[in-house]
Amino acid sequence: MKINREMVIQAGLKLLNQRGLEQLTLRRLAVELNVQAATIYWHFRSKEQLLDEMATTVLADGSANLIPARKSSDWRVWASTFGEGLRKTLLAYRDGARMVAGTRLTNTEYLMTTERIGNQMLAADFSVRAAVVLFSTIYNYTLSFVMEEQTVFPTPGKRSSRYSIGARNARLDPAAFPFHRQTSSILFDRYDQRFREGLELILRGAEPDRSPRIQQANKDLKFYLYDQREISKR
Amino acid sequence: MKINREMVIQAGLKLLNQRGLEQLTLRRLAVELNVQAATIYWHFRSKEQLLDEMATTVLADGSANLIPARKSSDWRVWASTFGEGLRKTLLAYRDGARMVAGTRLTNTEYLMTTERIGNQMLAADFSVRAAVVLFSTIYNYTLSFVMEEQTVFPTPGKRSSRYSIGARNARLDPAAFPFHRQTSSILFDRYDQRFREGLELILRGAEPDRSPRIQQANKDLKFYLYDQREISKR
DNA sequence: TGCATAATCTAACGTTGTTAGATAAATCTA
DNA sequence: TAGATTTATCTAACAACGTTAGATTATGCA
Repeated sequence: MKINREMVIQAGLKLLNQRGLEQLTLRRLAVELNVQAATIYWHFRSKEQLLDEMATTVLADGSANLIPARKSSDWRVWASTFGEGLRKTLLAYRDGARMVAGTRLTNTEYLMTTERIGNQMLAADFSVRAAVVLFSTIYNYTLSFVMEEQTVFPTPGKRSSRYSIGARNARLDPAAFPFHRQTSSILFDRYDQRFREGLELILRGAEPDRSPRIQQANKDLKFYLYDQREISKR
Repeated sequence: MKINREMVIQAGLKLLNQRGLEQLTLRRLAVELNVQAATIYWHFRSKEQLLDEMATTVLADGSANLIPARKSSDWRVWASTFGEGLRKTLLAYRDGARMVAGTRLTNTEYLMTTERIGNQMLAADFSVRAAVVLFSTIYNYTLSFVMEEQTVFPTPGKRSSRYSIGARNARLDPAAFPFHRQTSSILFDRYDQRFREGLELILRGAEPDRSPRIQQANKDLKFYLYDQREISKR
């Protein structure tokens, strides 16, 4: 039976879900495809290229998640949907975040989606720079958040035995770590909620609020940081 | 000549800086130490454990960066210093962010620092949850940001030939990607500036601002997202 | 049918993390 | 100090990995 690039990619994604990124080897993949490992090299230049294509597929397939389902001109809706949708997309595959973080896109489908988002932001009176900063911040936050989430929950709903909340608390001396003792259930459980709260933080920061109170606080902070930088040069 | 754990870790970090994470092999490390590769296994259970210890060392050594150099009770200063300091710490070693992202801490030195920060936030009237959300958001943002930064600049100041701004723009069809054409220099250059701007976004979002305008916007957004979720269940 | 090209297979190479077991060096004990 | 024990290193090998060269089979077109 003949195979093609698409079949290899799909089998790769299936294997990824079953075994995880570390166990995704060309020999195992070859077995899945009833083929010798060397055959894969007729279709892909290298394993790296295959992973690039797999990641590109994941993002392309998940692109619809990144755009509001209903018509909206509110940039908050677009930004929020992007973050939640990106997380959903990365969670669709085991080690999805780790895979995407280590690869390069091979086509422009994902770019077309972010192009749409960018233009939407311009229409909402954002500068190019402000839009890029906002969305790259959401992107980085989400990518790292899901990487963390997926080491604790390799598959959605199934917690890794290496990350028990009770075990963490047992290791933490209550006298030395009164604060951290209270953080375990926030950090290692209910990821949906914490993700949303972090995302809301970023969204709120992008509000074009110009209340004098905040302006003053930011000005103070800049002076402080400038001084710090001067100090560290010495 | 006898070696010990500390020597292995230091040689590992040196080799990491010279060759990068991918080229950090036990055999190369053994050469550096004038020893056979198998000898390392007398000091460490596995390569994974060695990497854990290396990452722990990096974070412990960089802990001082995470705390304001001058006395301050302003939570903005603490949060901002944490972000900038974490980035500086990760940038201190080639692939520093990637290494830290894939490992587990082996001692509590880093935790002691974040414990201090946490208590400082409580003193500034943050709830435990609000503090955790704010700092984990900064942490995730920074980790992913620096991972990205370090693939473009494997060593500070030396851009990888694979990420030229001109080449990216040349690949982007101006008709299809008018927006993205303007983003390359923002995304792939002047990382200091963009990092600071993203961080400021997060900080601003943590301001206890309660202006009616923003409250209303957030309320609207929550209704919208709730509806979206209901839609996607169908 | 014959031929070119597309696809796969066989067999191997070098490198990796890791292990078992033999040896050497350092430390402790009588 | 001599002998015994523990600590540290070495030799040699294993299985698994990504990858390559070259022989072999399948496919599609004249």
